Amino acid sequence: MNQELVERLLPGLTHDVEYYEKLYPKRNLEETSIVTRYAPSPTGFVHLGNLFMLSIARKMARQTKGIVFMRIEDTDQERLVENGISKIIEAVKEFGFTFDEGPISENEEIGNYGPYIQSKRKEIYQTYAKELLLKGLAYPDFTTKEELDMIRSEQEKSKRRIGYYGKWARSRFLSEEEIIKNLDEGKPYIIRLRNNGDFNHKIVVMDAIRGKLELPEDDIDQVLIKNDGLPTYHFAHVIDDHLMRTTHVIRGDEWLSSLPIHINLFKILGFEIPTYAHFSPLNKKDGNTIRKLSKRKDPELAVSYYHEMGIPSEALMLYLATVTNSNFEEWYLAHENEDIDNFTMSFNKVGISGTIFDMEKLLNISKNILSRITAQEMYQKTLEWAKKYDEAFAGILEKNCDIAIKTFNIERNSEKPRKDFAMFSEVKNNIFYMFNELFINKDYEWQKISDIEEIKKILSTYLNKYYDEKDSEEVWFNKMKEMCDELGYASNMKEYKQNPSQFKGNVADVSTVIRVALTTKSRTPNLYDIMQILGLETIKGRFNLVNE
RNA sequence: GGCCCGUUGGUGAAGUGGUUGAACACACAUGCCUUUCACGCAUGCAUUCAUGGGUUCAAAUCCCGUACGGGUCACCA
Repeated sequence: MNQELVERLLPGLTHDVEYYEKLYPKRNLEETSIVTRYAPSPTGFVHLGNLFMLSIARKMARQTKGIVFMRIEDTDQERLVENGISKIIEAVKEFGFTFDEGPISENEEIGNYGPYIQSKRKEIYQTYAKELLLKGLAYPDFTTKEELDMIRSEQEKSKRRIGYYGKWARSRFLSEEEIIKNLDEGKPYIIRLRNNGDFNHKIVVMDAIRGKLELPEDDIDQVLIKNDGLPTYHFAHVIDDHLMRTTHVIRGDEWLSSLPIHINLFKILGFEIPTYAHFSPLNKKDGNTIRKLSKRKDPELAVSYYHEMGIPSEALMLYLATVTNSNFEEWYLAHENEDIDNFTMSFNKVGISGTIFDMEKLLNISKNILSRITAQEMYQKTLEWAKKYDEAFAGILEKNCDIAIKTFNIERNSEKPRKDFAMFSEVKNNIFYMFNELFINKDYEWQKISDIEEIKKILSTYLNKYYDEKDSEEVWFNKMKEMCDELGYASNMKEYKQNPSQFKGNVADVSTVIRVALTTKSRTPNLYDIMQILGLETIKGRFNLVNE
């Protein structure tokens, strides 16, 4: 196509292809270094899949002394969300992710291969499109949406493969005169690839995760530049990842079927093809069916969900790592104190069948993590969470800092720490009884001894005759047994088991009465510790409440 | 419908033709320990790798068909 007409189609371009090739030279890195990217749309929404992809991207880059950058894919003007970029940066930072290159705020960026926002790269894409037009490898298309629909329905009727290709690609055959005429009439147009591919011809691609892939060659005249002058994803991906010198494209497997398009474009443009790594999506079991996690149906898809629930980000990262690399979990169990960065991840250990998201397992990982931190840290983190999501509780925690830390410390520093908490959002319900402000629930979980008169008798006997705040745990324990003997309960479990009918119950039943009276719950951490923290006055008060 | 990808217990999975009697972890069940719970310990939990055929002395592992699940066929990414 002649120069003049091309410039009419894509006006105002000041540089040529050579210019950009020189502007973005090959990166000066080791041969084996991986350059990869995180390429979200600026919707502000970060979902688990994104995080999943990002965690492996960063891991692979770090492991090979490479680069991981962020590129904003905003070629769809309809998807823009206000402050979408900062929202993404913030969300991702919560998990400790920062980038070597890319946007660092709504208007600033770092790195020498930018701009990293696609809408700001319009000229670059158009310059390459111009090159293709000049070579006759692209052409303008004036077909309207209605006409495209007609082509499609014709194809459906005659059971042909659907798409704009071969003889169906009518605008391919437009003469220069016809193009000029359309332009004069002011008809809107797009730029399409003049594709000489053959659908019946197979191409072979080595995917880093899936291995050998055999796919039909692309023969569709793909849209390169849309009516608004911006490129399609396909064109932008190829140009960007070439100019940004990406070595590895890590993405979800929903892209697998458009891989031939991308391979084709790389070849036509004469670019080196990067290594692709296609991940399976995170699924969910919904009744009997398995489906991809969905934004609308599954709140756990949004990473903000984990913040709200107070699931520590380390837990999520660990969970994702176990799901990502099949041999990670084993490694982690053997190297609990080591930095995760010491684990060597590899693409070929990544599973290819879709993973079912397992909340149960995530919570277990979380429990382990939270059981190993100090009471002080537990307090800080709970407070931090509460300040954001439960201000009233935050106030109580701050006011009762001492009680809270002591409570978190019960059976924590032992070799076998308690695993009571999986998320910060359940702390309040688990230990509310430690705070008088929260002790309004009188829904007592009485167990074997449920007769209220008997309960009252036990409580008053205990308080008047046996309980002394100053007792050591051992003495305290012995006194409990003494009381059992007095009231007709077995103080010795073995004796009780041999002859249960001789007693009204056993020491466990009696201590449960005290436990429930103090906490309303039958399951709590060590009772002695709880009583020490509550103090005599509170204990008296709680016993009185039972009497009312 | 075309094209592509996948299928090992309730879940994540190990496994790349022969020490696999199918690891390990989570979940579940039972027992022990224990004044509750939690922790811990012990034991159990796929006679079989979606299914049918084939290759082989030998197959979860290789080949073909079938079923089921997923993805994709836009001027969305």
